[in-house]
Amino acid sequence: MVDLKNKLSENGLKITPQRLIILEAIYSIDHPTADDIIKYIRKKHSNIATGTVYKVLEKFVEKGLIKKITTDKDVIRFDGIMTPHHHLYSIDSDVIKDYEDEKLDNILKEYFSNRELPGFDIEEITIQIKGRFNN
Amino acid sequence: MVDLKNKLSENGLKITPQRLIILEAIYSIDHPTADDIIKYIRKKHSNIATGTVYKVLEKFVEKGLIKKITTDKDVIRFDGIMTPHHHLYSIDSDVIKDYEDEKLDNILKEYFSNRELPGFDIEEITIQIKGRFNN
DNA sequence: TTCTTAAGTGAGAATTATTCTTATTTAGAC
DNA sequence: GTCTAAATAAGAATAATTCTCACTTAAGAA
Repeated sequence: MVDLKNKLSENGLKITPQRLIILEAIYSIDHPTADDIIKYIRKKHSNIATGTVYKVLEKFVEKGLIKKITTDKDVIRFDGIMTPHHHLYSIDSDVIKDYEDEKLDNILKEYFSNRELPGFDIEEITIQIKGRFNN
Repeated sequence: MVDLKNKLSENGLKITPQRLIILEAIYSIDHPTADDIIKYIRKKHSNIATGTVYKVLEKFVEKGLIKKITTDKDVIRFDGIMTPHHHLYSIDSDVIKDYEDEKLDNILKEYFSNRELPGFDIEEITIQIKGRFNN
């Protein structure tokens, strides 16, 4: 259990009930959309303004507490896991699964350390693996 | 200059002026949004209904003429280049640049040929490289 | 503790991107 | 040229996100 209050103050953010429950939602739901978070909170009997959720999420991204996940749908999803990892995307559905692979990360790191991209400073490399879940 | 009419009929699509000019727009604009395409067409004095553009783009994706590009904005972009390639994303702006790297593709191919992901059939692997353009 | 104030929030309107509906038009097979 | 399924236009509807502005609150200072 992460200390949510610490998480906020560490990053110079005021502690508010709204921020705490939004953080809680992010850690409870897998790659949530803003709307998933709003529903999570309302289910808990607390109300919250949609604008607040969007603004808080934006601030969290800015402060590095969470990341946006890119999808080819027109909804933005968020990810509370900040350790390096990649994503598996289902072609048939909206499911996104985390994919951690240290070995792969090392291969990429090695590859790009010997290969400058002219006119571009690399900050982060993530892999999108599209396919089908076949449980 | 690609033969746009052929491109359509090859894929079993009826040839219409709307589809031709949308294709032309895709090949003329770098990673356009639907709106970019609409503006391109209107600038050419032809009018077109927005719904038509969206529907045609969807059909093109379905038939494999173009791809959707994932961004962390809430707009969808399209890409007419179907040969395998990756993308450089600017952190500060909306600029997206193509990145082709056959050597990298081979490394990935090799790596994933020896590594089954349990419960997942890989269709396509793309890399997103985020950073800053420093021309 | 109380005061102060910048920062945060609520409520709902506004905007933007996308999808849907229905009537009309058209490409292409015959 | 006819016919029909497919495509398009126009604009309404929906969905996601942003904006505005008045009110509230967290947290540092007194």
